[in-house]
Amino acid sequence: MPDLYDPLKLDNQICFPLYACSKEIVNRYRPYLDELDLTYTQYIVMMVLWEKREINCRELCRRLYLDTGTLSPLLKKLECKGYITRNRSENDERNLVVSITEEGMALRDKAVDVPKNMACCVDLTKEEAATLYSLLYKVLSGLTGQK
Amino acid sequence: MPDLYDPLKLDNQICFPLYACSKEIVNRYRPYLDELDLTYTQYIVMMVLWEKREINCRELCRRLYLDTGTLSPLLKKLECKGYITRNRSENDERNLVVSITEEGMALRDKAVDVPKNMACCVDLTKEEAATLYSLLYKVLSGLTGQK
DNA sequence: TAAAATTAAATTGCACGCAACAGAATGTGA
DNA sequence: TCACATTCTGTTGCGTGCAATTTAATTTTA
Repeated sequence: MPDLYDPLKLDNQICFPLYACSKEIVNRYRPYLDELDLTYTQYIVMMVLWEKREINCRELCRRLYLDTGTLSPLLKKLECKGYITRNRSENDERNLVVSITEEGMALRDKAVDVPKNMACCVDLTKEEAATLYSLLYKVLSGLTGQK
Repeated sequence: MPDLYDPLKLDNQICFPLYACSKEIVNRYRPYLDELDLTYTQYIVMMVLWEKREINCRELCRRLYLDTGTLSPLLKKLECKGYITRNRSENDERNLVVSITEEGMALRDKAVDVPKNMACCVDLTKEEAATLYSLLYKVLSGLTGQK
């Protein structure tokens, strides 16, 4: 018998498995990323840079759905590790241009096995994974669009 | 043309939309939860207690996929707010029994609209939501099962 | 063109989230 | 029963994650 409070049950809210799943997946990355001396957030920054070589801070925030309060100190750490450089744009000194270094590009070859290792942790069929993927992006676009 | 590094693209890793989606959803909760003077994590703890009235710390950790390092200080805050009590089990003094107070139960009536308000943010059909839900739980059970 | 508004990044403060460790209570086996 | 292992909670340290504020550069406008 359903009652007034049913919607408040943990298992009736989509947020809960989403939140839990996200954390658990990140935990599964940890051992692989430890070998690269990267945290998960540092890893997704590096993934952007492996593709684009260069990006400014504002675009990076948008791409990763992160705040400058998160990225500012993190980018400094990646610079300390020698994987990126941070420079002000010549056109507009407000902009911070983040570029990948040779050392950062070299890391890509060590990282290339990470997705394969992770895929083993997630036991979905190709079709299920594709469905999950498209549903997540649908939610995401709905959330960020109507802001 | 696919290349060796394709799996390393942000858009080819399920973790990324999962992580982003989770954060964005929590952000959407914030204004509603602010009215209840709860954070998101405090809210999911209260949801468990609204259902069960009483639970010990270890089980709460398991239920919410959280660590004692997270829950320990958080439970103290909820106790300060008067929503829960913390007591040692009489049978086994190692166990911490968390119980909801009258004030905590009263909060449930104020919280009952939160899920409705949140549902508006996620523009999925009932079927899509059900699919997303079952896929997330499938991943989750796979992740925590083979630990 | 000088003042006001806007934009971008950095900083601060607070709340997780987890690994690693500490410490107390309980269970176990010789 | 006494040493030893196990279980459970709590603490510390580090890394996010975001709101709010600050600072600097640029653009707009009066």
